[in-house]
Amino acid sequence: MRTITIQILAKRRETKQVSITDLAKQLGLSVSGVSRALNNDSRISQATKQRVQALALQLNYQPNHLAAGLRKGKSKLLGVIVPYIDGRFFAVVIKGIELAASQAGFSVIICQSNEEVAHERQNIETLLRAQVEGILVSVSRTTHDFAHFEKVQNRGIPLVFFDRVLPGTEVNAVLLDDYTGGFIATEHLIEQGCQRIGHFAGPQHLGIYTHRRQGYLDALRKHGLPVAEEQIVYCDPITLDAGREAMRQVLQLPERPDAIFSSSDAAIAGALQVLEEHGLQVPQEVALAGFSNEMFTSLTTPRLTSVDQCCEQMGEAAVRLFLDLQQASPPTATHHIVLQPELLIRASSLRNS
Amino acid sequence: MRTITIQILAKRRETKQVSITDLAKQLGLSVSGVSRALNNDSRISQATKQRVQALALQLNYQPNHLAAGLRKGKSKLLGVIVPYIDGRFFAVVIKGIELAASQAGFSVIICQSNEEVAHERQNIETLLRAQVEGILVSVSRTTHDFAHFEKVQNRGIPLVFFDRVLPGTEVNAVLLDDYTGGFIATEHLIEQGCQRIGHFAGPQHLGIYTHRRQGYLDALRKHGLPVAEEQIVYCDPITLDAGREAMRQVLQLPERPDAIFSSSDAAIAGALQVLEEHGLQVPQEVALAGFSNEMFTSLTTPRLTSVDQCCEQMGEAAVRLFLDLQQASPPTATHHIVLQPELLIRASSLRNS
DNA sequence: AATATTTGTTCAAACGTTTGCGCAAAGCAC
DNA sequence: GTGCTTTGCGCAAACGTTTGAACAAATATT
Repeated sequence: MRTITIQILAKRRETKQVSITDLAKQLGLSVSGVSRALNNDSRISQATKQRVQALALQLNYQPNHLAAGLRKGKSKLLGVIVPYIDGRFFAVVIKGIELAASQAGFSVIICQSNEEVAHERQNIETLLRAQVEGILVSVSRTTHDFAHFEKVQNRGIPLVFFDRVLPGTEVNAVLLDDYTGGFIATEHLIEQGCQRIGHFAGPQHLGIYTHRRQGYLDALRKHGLPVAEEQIVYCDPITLDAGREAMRQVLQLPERPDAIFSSSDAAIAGALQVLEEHGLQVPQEVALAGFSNEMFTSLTTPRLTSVDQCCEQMGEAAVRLFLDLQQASPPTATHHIVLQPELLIRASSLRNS
Repeated sequence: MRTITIQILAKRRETKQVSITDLAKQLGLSVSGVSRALNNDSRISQATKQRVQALALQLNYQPNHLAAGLRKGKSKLLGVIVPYIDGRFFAVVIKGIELAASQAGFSVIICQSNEEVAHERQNIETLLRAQVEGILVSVSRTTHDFAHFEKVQNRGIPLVFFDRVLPGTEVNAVLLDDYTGGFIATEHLIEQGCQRIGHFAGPQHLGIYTHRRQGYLDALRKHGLPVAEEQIVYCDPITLDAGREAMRQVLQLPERPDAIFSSSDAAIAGALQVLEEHGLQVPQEVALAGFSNEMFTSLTTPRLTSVDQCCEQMGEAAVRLFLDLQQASPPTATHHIVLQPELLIRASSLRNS
């Protein structure tokens, strides 16, 4: 009899998970005792704690987070929704998120909205079902209403937006100071002696793009330069080709610009290609500055000046904000964290050196 | 009395989750009935199914995956471990994984090993605790033993490697045919008239780099070109600077190469910079081909020829393999899926056009 | 010596589902 | 009206963990 039981146990151990009850049986303890021993409860003697932990190690026991989560109402899961995951920015933000989250004992579940609000809604459902304890989200481009996020808030689940927010909503967010980014990039171009600075703007329903544009405008005004609306191209600056097209457009103006500040790096890279094809010197004839400090900005010739977005810090900050919100469980006022961007000056804008 | 109760319920509904029992109470049904109704069980009448679903919608009921997972022993979670998440390759693979997984009803948990085996071990523990139903992993560079993966296999949890495998291990894997990638890239350079083709190789304990090198060697042999060991630089080709250093090294050889095939794009981009600084024409004097089709390969001047790795397909394939393994629960033979790479020919290697 | 306190442990309920089994009621054939 | 199947649903156990309360034994307090 006895040997048979052991054989069965031995076979089980191979595939089935060893549970807290198994430990309890083998030690002649109660399950609760084992649980407390593993959780280092003060009421358990050192002796039994060690006995328990020794056996746990030996049998390669792994606590079942599902069960614990169910009981405690804490899944130790953190949901993240991004428009897409390829592309340096979001990838690095996620890197920061994963780092900070795992240090706090959280696992992160990644969802992509593919810039579609319908997907985004689905993502929310998925994450709620998975019982995440918080959601970090950068809204898709096609998101114009807030309805699906209200579900999250009504559940009392901390919701933190990062990088992209819906304008006119009172939410917790960690943002880049896009205004300052646009401002310092433009001011730098001005200081390099540029007089007619064009701008590739993004879709204006997204705050990040309006702010960058505003920074651009204010930098012009501050230095007494005229604002010429025809020098501003509204494109979707996420692709290289949009930048090529935009550049061709401004080159046809009677007064061609002597510098471009673009809301994205991809577009400015496209612009660089077009300028090269037209035999125009960068930065002597046209200086360029982009936004995001994408990896490739260091690989073009000349290398591209760009505004760095502190992506990894943004991820960390978002997690910290989430943790704070979770602590202050009665929902306090909404928090905003604003990160200051840094201008990385490279050859594409350096005229006097 | 009665009103007070309702107030409490009303307040609860705001924050607390509505459960299957709440539905049961309000409908005068049993929990099991509600459960079956929601799962579209054949034994429940259409009428009650509709009643249940209507109320579920109205109260915004969300099933608790933790509870269901605990009961069914299925978490609907899929674990992924990558060395790092920034950088195009892994980001795009993850994109593919998330896409395929979510279609199969799985959520994916991302972990980074940061190329450190210690982290990797931790990641495994985390994922096992989270009760993932499978693990997709690309091993870190510092992983030389298989011990921590055996735990996973002993539990009967499907384990799928992608892109990087430990050599000499019998595992399920989806790989790129790196050999062919190296071969076609080198052959292409030969066809362009190059005679002394150098190679930037990677750490040779990683299969991907030995295979690429072998493809390179065999292409040379096939076309009767001598193999000169001094033209092969063993560096860690993940950084731009490594490529710069390697290029400087081969430029000092008595016979400088007239082409370079690099195991990575970053290194070949570094090489391009150095060649430019030395005033050497690309591709006329030195032709270049890299590996990975990183985004920036289309942004350099000249644009870089590169071997595309079908990253997104790799992610999808890994998920499919996982699903197959889960189906065929008694562990069958190990499966290998080999994806064929494609050579994207760009200006950096095109001599006759 | 009786009572109070501490220490170490067990009991049992709970978390929200799923699921095998049982049990009525209704329909059908006899 | 008796037996048989079908239809529709409820009971209760189970998944692995946590946790408030109870409890016994040992120690300290009076």
